[in-house]
Amino acid sequence: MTAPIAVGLSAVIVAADADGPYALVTRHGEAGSGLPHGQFDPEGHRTFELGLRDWVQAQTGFELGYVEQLYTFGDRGRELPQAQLGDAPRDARLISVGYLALTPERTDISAFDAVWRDWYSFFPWEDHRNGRPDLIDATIAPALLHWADSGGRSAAARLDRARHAFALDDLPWVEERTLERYELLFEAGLAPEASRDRGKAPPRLAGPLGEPMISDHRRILATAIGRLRGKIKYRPVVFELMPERFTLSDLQKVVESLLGLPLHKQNFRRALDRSGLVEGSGAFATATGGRPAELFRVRREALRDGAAVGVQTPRA
Amino acid sequence: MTAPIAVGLSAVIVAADADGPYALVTRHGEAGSGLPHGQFDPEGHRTFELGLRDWVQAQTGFELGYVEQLYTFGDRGRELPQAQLGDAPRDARLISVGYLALTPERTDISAFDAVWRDWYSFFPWEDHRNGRPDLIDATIAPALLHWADSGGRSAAARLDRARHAFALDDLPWVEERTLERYELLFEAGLAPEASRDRGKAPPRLAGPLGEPMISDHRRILATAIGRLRGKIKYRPVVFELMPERFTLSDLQKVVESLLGLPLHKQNFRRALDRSGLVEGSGAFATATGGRPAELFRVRREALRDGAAVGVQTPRA
DNA sequence: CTAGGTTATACTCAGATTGAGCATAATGCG
DNA sequence: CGCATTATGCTCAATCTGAGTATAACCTAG
Repeated sequence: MTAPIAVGLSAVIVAADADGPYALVTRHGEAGSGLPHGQFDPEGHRTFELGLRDWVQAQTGFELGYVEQLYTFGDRGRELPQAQLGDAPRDARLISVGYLALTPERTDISAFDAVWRDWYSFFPWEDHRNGRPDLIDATIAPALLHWADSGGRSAAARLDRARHAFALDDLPWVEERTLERYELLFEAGLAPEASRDRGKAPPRLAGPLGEPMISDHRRILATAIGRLRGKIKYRPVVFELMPERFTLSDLQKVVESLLGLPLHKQNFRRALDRSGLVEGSGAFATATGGRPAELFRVRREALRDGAAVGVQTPRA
Repeated sequence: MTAPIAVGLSAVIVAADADGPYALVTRHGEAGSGLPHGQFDPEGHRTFELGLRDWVQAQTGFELGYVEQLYTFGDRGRELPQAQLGDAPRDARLISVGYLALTPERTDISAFDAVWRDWYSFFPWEDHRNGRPDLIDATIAPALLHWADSGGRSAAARLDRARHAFALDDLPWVEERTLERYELLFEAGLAPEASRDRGKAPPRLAGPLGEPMISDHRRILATAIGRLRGKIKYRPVVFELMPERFTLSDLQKVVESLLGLPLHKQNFRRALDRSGLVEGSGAFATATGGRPAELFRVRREALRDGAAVGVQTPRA
């Protein structure tokens, strides 16, 4: 028989509002933040998803709604340090199944050892709502170019990857490529996790490139962000993040938070109108500043019908 | 320590040409067909993908090119019968990681115990290239309606799922919902696998609903088809299935094979033109019937650039 | 060596959708 | 009341789509 295998389940639990997108993260002392995670118990759990719901409930008091599987990671050398994983045997190979969960409210989880964190703390280069972050051209690009240069035979390929991933030389910024960008930084040794996992010295940069996480959790989070950014365009998943009633501005803010991009307001609402995904409720929000906004609600019927639909995202 | 876990890797290896879409399947005596699969060896393989490539090579002589992870299945009760899985302990819980692989030619694999099979043999209701298959309205719909009827409290929900999945009552046919449809048939006990896995009598129908496969392999295949059908629209993956040079008709036929839908010829080529994904080569195909067609090739540069691009699929 | 079948490719045209603005409507605040 | 502020309405050109019609280039039969 081969070496034992342990299966870990990790969840990226997402909430979003006008202020930003949040992920539920746990604290692990000075090891840093992590995602809620636990071991899959083959005896206790009939399916992964049931297992996941069970211990997220136990660990964070959280009742999961929308859940989808993200990816299964099995690379040797990027696993959780053994000490972290309960009763798995020392020599076990750990594979982890990542899940994405969406929830409409940042439920209070103060009784548990988890907090809601703006996900851009972990990926500051991903937030373009107020324009392209300086970080990219000031810090990331030079470091990547240096890495490419030292690539010998693969220098050209490295350069090309960097240019496309980070939209250098006026290439277009493709927001879904979150994972690609993180992996590139990892490979280039610019993510603290890389040096940690490989036992090298941390990179010497002006500042750290986003807060690191334990194990490969930042990679799972990057996968989640990329997946979600892609998915809202062709499936009506944003609404899993919205409360019962919301203004169109609220919705736009949430979408902008997820994409990390500013959108064109009038066109956004026109597209939404046409999609038939929402309907006005007649009630109005007590204004925060100007004219009161109508409160909308999702047309649940519309979600089931028809071809794949999502919200359009007309860039500003 | 909990029960041991074994990880199986299964591959849906796809090829397609003007005649249809093919998957590489292995024979398992009277148990039926299956997908190439093997056990993940945590000691020998650094990553799943490397493991997969390794034993696909050994089992079918096949060198995989494009590979992507599909989904990880871990439901108890739908696994491979233990006998099938080499040296995993008897009491092990089996989880299987499904992969999709694309290849431009139906390489000869006659030396091995695997054959290329039209994937619609396993999902006859999915092929709408020559109109909606009679099977749906003649056999599937009545059976599903009967199942819905006997659903007690959930009758309405069942009916609704059936209507949307199989485009009853003039609802639109959404080709990507391959998995949803298969799961529905499974749940309704109309797939032979369901009765087998649950130890019930096979369903009484005019004919079998597609050829069954061992274990949960037909589910994995359905996942692959659905994924591929969605993906060709927003990523240029079809070209992984094309030879170096091809006519636009060839390309259209391949896309139609994958989608199981007829497309509008003139608009298909216009969209392709605009996409910039292909370029003419000046050479012409020796005609099969009428006017010779120009041979095109992929513009590799175009694949890397820009936002997500795929081929448009204007329905005929 | 021409008529007709067959497939490829070009072109048209109305209707719908998009990108980008300008204009107007309700609020609250000084 | 005048102004800042946010919401919502409307316009307009450019482009894209859906659905054809028209023409071109080959083959085969007679």
